[in-house]
Amino acid sequence: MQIVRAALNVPLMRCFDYLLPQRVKAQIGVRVLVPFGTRKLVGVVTELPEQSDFPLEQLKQVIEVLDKQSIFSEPSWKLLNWASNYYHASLGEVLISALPVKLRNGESAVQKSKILWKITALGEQALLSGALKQAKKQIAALQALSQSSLEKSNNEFNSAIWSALKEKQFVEEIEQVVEIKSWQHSLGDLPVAKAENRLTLNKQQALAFTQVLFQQGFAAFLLDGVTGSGKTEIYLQLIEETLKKDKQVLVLVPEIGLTPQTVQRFQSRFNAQIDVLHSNLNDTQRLNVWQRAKTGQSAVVIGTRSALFTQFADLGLIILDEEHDSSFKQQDGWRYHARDLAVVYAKQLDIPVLMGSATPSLESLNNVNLGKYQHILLSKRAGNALMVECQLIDLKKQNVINGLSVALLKKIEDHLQKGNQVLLFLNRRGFAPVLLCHECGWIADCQHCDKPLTYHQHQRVMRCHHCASQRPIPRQCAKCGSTNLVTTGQGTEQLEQTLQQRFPQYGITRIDRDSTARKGKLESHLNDIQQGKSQILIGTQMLAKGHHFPNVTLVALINVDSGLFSLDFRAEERLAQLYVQVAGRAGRAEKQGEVVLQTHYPEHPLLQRLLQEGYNAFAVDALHMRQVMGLPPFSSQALFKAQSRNSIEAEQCLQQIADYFQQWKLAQNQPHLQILGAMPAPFAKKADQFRWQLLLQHENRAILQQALRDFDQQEIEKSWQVRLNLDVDPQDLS
DNA sequence: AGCACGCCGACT
DNA sequence: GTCGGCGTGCTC
Repeated sequence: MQIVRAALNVPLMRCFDYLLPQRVKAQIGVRVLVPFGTRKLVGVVTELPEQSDFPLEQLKQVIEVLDKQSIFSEPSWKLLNWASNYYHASLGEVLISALPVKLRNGESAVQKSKILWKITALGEQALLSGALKQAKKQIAALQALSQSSLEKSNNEFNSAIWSALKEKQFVEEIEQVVEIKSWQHSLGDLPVAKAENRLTLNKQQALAFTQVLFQQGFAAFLLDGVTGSGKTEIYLQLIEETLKKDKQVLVLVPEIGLTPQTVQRFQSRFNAQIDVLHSNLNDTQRLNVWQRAKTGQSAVVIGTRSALFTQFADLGLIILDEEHDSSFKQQDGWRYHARDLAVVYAKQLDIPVLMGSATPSLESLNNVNLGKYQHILLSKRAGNALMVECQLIDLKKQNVINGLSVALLKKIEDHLQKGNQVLLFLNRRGFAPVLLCHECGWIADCQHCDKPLTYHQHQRVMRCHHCASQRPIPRQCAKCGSTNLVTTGQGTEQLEQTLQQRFPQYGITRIDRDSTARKGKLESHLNDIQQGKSQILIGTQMLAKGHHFPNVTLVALINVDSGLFSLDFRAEERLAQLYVQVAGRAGRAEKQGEVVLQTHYPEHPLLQRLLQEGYNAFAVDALHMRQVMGLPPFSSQALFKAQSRNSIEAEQCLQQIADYFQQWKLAQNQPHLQILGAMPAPFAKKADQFRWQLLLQHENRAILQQALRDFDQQEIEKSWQVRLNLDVDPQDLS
């Protein structure tokens, strides 16, 4: 009897053994359907062991073997195994979550046929005779079909339209056998790229291009180039060269970066087949992209972090744009960093990986210093944009009206009078972050999170920004009954109101999660700005990335102090990145741009360095600070988090883990292992759950990993009523 | 993580 | 009497 060891999507750090029925074969990497307790689960075969640790007579039988061969490529299989080990996530969770949803649920991984909608003769008649005059969408769908048949799972028309048309027998479903044609075959005689769209590279770009082009085998490149230095053109030309070598390309972008404009730019450049893993694809479409990449039908796949787990027939290059972006770190489930995994993957594949950013992460700059990444610097702007002027406004020495200094108001007025637009950043939505009693100091806070509720004036509600709860605005203090309730601090709503009163003659557009909640609102707001309907733009971080506003000449960061004095040691780095990003928004055309930062601490050395000498000089200082403090990237961290409705349970659970590591530290003679906690998380209570955490830190990544691996053997937590998880290389400590 | 089992309170 | 609340323990 053959035994198979299967990894299952359960949060248990072990695999489960099953018997294979007679005359049934299975290989490593195939999916199997197995009984598990009372349910049936899809698992992945990880081993074909000679014998089991479990009593043979108690082994259950595999219900079905779902694949003939491994559905993972060799390099991808190695990557996922490595990742499970490094992030201390169950192998089953890692392997299964790497698959498209349909494959997780046991559907066939082989592309056999697809269902198409086809117009019937009756449908053609209806189109001609105008029988459908009031049903505009149905006519549009029929018209589309009269050109060519459409896939059943398409996004253009919804299923209600199709079923209506099918009802009238104007359309029918036909099954089409899919023939697997490589992207090279589909291309025919066309060149991979359209030469007419190619831009000429300047000297720096050309140097960068050739450096990557002539790389044989693995290398990690950090393409460090200011906004507008033409990184994308380098990507495009390198993709072209890779395709010419008959290799596929993977492009990873941050969540916010997958805009129609970006996709458009890639698609209009190449004749070769490009697949985009959009967030709005359905499960069938995702599976299709997965199959197309695996079978070599697509030449390029563009997607966000999870696109890293797409299977490729023959991958030749990985590009990761905006490598500093925090959306590359998965924040729930198994918490991987797509950038770090991309490098491991490229090493496994022995291919180059190119990471681009105008504001590289300190981690990556450190890897450059260590010689792990090759640094490619693009210092010249490709266009003719002018340099921006930067200025700090000291809030201590100013008259401040609702968060806006007189000096800033004056500047806003100047720029508006010249017919330009101004852009104001404030990372806090709502009207005011706190509502308090003027008599006794009582604060209206969330019952579930113990944090102040944000006052939303427009929607007339108090809302918690950490959980979903909201409450009516209190009229009276809950403690002393006084009606003298006042707000403190400013949010974007208040900023909008203040500016409206001050500059009634100008249009204002506010862009934050509240004003763009409804679908299409963001686009219509952006449109208003482009067309010059509003001159004053107010936004949270949402507005910082990706959007181009050529008429904006003044950009102001309303309050940068939270970035300077945060418990989170990465806050300064994020502030610097935000600053560079927004500075790139000012004066992109021929107009001189100006950037203003309001702060109570204009003398802050990192701020000074950033403004006077730029991001890279800031990064040198910031890295030095991290080194002195022994913080990442000069140490490795792992964060245990415990959540429970019972605060004491959560604390005791983590304390027990802390004790384990204390003993480990002594036993292994590792005095440099730092054990910080158990301590309450920065959000000690969130959505009725008490949160505690325990931070481990060691200057040597391998030793920290060893400690964690030894801990895995323990399985301490089973006696506790807590949700425990581990975040290796946490991006934020909250 | 699910899911069943099991032991208590409040309903037709 | 039983329906259902969620504490406990197991899954090859």
